[in-house]
Parts: sequence; C-alpha cells; structure tokens
Amino acid sequence: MTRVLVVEDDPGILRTVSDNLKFEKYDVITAMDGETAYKLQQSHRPDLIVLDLMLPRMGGLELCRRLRADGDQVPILMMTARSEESDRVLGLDLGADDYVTKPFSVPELMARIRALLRRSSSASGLPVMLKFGEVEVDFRKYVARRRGKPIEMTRKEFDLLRFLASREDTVVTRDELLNKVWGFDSFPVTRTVDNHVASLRSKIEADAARPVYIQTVHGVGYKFVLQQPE
Amino acid sequence: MTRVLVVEDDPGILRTVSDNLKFEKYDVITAMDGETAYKLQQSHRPDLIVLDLMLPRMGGLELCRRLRADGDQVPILMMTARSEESDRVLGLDLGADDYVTKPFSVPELMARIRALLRRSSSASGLPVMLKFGEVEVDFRKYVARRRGKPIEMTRKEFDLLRFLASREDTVVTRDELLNKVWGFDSFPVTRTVDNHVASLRSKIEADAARPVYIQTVHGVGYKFVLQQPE
DNA sequence: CATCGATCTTACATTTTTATGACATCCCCT
DNA sequence: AGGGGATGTCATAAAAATGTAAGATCGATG
Repeated sequence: MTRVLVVEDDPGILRTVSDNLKFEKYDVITAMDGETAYKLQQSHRPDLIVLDLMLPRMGGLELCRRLRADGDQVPILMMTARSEESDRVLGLDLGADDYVTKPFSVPELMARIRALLRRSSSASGLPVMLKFGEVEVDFRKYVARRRGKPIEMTRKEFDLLRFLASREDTVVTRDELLNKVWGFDSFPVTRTVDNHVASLRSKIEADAARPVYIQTVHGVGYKFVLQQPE
Repeated sequence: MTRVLVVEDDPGILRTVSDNLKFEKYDVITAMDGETAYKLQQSHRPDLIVLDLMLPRMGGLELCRRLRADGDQVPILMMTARSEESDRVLGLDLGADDYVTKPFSVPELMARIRALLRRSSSASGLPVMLKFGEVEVDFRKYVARRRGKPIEMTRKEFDLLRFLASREDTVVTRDELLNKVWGFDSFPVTRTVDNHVASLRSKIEADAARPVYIQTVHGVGYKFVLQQPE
C-alpha cells in the first residue's frame, strides 16, 4: 500500500487532505510540525510527502533541505500560499518535486500526487533486476547468479546492492547507507557497512581486492559503477 | 528564466550591463531611479538586483535598507565608485551581498552574478559540477577528468576546489578556508592550506607554476577564476 | 531450548591521506 | 638591487580511513 505523509499545521486542511487520500486507498500518516515530520519520515519511510511550507518548529523549506541533505529522494509535493511565491521557487531549488497553490482543488492535488508517484516509482525507484559482468540479480525473487550458477547472498547484501545500484555512479556515504538500507531503529556502527560491502564484494566481484563494481571513494563512501570509464 | 533587475542612472553603463546580461540569457528589467526600482521589485520579483549606489529619487542605500526592512531576501550586487568606499561598507551592512568597484570588467561582473545566484538558489551554494578549460569535475560522483582522462584527487582537494569555486572571483583567506573546508573544530597550520593548494594545482592546472584557475593573491589568500579577463 | 545462519562488533593489518617543517623561490617594499 | 616576509616545493612523519578476519550476539526455527 502506498504510504503518504501529510505535513500541515492547519487542522482543517490536514483533515481534508488526509480524508481524501484515505478514500483513494492511500496509507496516510500525518504531522503538524517539521520536527515530527522529520522523525516520521525516518521511521515510516512514506512513498511521498505532502508538505505545507509554513510550519511551526521546523519550516517546510528547512525540512526539505534537511531531507535532501540526508540524500533522501522521497518525492515532495509542496503546498504554498499564493503570497509565498519566492518560497516556492526556493523550495524547488532545495529539492521539492512539485507544488500546488492554496487554495487548491482536491482533484488537482490527487492528480499531482498520482503523477509524482508514477514518476518516482519508475524513474528513481529501486531496480528490480540487475546485470553486470557475469552476474545477474533478481531482487523480486532474491536470486543471484554468476554465469548461471547461484550465488548465496543474504538479505542485507541484496538490499545493500540494490540501494547502491539505485544510485549508480554517485557516491553514497556510510551514514546514508545506514539510514536507507538498515533503517531508522537500529543503528549499527558505520564500520558494519564496510564489512557488508566486503562480503558483498567477495560474492559479486571477480577480484574482491580490486573491486570494479562497488568502488571505495576514500573519505566519502562507496559507489556502484556499471559502465567502466575508458 | 532567471530575472535580473539592473538599477543604474548612467545610460551607458545601464546599456552595457543589460546587453551583456541578455547575451548570457538572463531576463533583464531595468530602472534608472530608486523609486521605479522598488516598484519593479514588487511587481516582477527578480532573482537578483544589480544596484548602483548613486541614484536620483531614492538612493541605492535607501533602496537596500527598505527591501531588507520588508524582509525581502533578494540577492543584491552593488556597483560603487572607488571613492565611495564608506558607502560600500554601509551597503554591506544594510544587507547587500556583494559589490564590484567601478570601473569593473564585464567578466568579473558576470562571474559575481553567477556566484550570487548559485549561492542563493542552492542551499549550500556549493556547485555540484564544474567545468574549466579541459577539466571537468563532478562533486556527486567524486570524479575529475582532464580531456576525459581521470584525475586522482583526494577528498580534501575536492572540498577545497568546491569551496573556492563557490566563491568564484573573490579572494578567500587561508583562515576562511580552514574554517569552511577543514571545519571549525580542527585547526591545522595555515601553511597546510598552501600545500593542499599546491597539490590541487599540480592536478588541475596545465602549468602548476603558472596557475590560471587558482590564483594566489599575495598577502591575502587564493581565488578561483573561471572566466579569464581578455 | 538448542542450533544454525545472519548480523554486528572488535581488533589488527594495510593503505591512503593529511599535516608539518625545512628549504628554495618569489614578490613587494624601500 | 637588496632584504624581509610570503609563498612554492618536497620529503617524511603522523593520522585517519579502509580491508580483513575472527569471535560475539541476535533471532528464527524446529
């Protein structure tokens, strides 16, 4: 079920939006200030955030900035008043994906939400299948093979590989990996990531000492590369 | 399209500046006095204001003060004559973001405008990508190339280059670099900066002994220059 | 409640990066 | 032109980050 986080301090609008979302069979969670929203985002990992820009505690723009700084790619739909035009522009720069202007029509809001979800699930979502070198991975069946021969991989290794692959070519920090792959409630040491990377490498790389697909970027993190630069 | 408001009472300079901005694909609007500028600001909401300090009707300083009093955060670039140094200082106090001294070079003006827009639009002001000469740097991938050939750069070098580039055309002191690139809690000797600059130069400059992009400003610090003055 | 596999932690080895100081060179001022 | 401070260059020591392996812990399962 698709989960949507609605962040809005006006109880009336909050009610309207969430009722309509529930009617459309979304799983709705709500927050009335930025701090709470940030925590809910970490703990419940919604598929989309509907965000009012004017909020107590932590403003919408700040929340937006913070999520993107974490490397969080969750689609964000801003709700702004007509007078907050400059905030809207700034919001888009800070990584929001779309906006509606208050007062908005409910059908319009729903249409935009559908559009954003469609965009995110296909374009920036996690891969379902992955091929590189002699290795082939199916993330739905949790099956991996090298030259047709099955590779024993653990759940965490699948998740880790999948997330790294979804960010192909860009460096991901250990902290971000802990957030995204491990989740909110368990906080292992960052060195744990290194160990999982090591064991993943031993399974998918031809030579684990000279990794080709999962590269270390010293001082920053790891990155998955498919296409080798000539 | 990025909109720039140019406020200048000298028709010659006004013409020069706006023509160059238009050539760079900015949407340009102009005013020749402070009153008009203030109204245009309200009605057209430009992304940046280029402001001459000496103006009829309402002076540049007064305009500056009034905008900030309105809570307007639009970036303001002042143009001042060399003799108006006290005004320049006052202008920065009143909320202007940067200045150029008349007579100024057009590339310098353009560089500062770019830098200001970048700083105001993206949260951190740090560039995500950089191209100069034969070198291309991607700060998300942590990859640098010269004519397509990878350059091995350390994290500090990436960070240093990135920060210098974010302040394009303006001199940055060693102390500021230590603060911003190294962090406020660790304090190596300022000479350490020189060493990192040197090694960065050896990697990105065609001739490290005659640096073009990272220039030394004797007795002050370093500055990154993208556009070479003709 | 014992067992097994997965996961996490810790410790140690190795690699890479960073900081420092000595010396050479340059620049600006007189 | 000469002197003093600032900067460039280089080698090396120190620190930090990463790789690796072994053991501890957790949790599901029979």
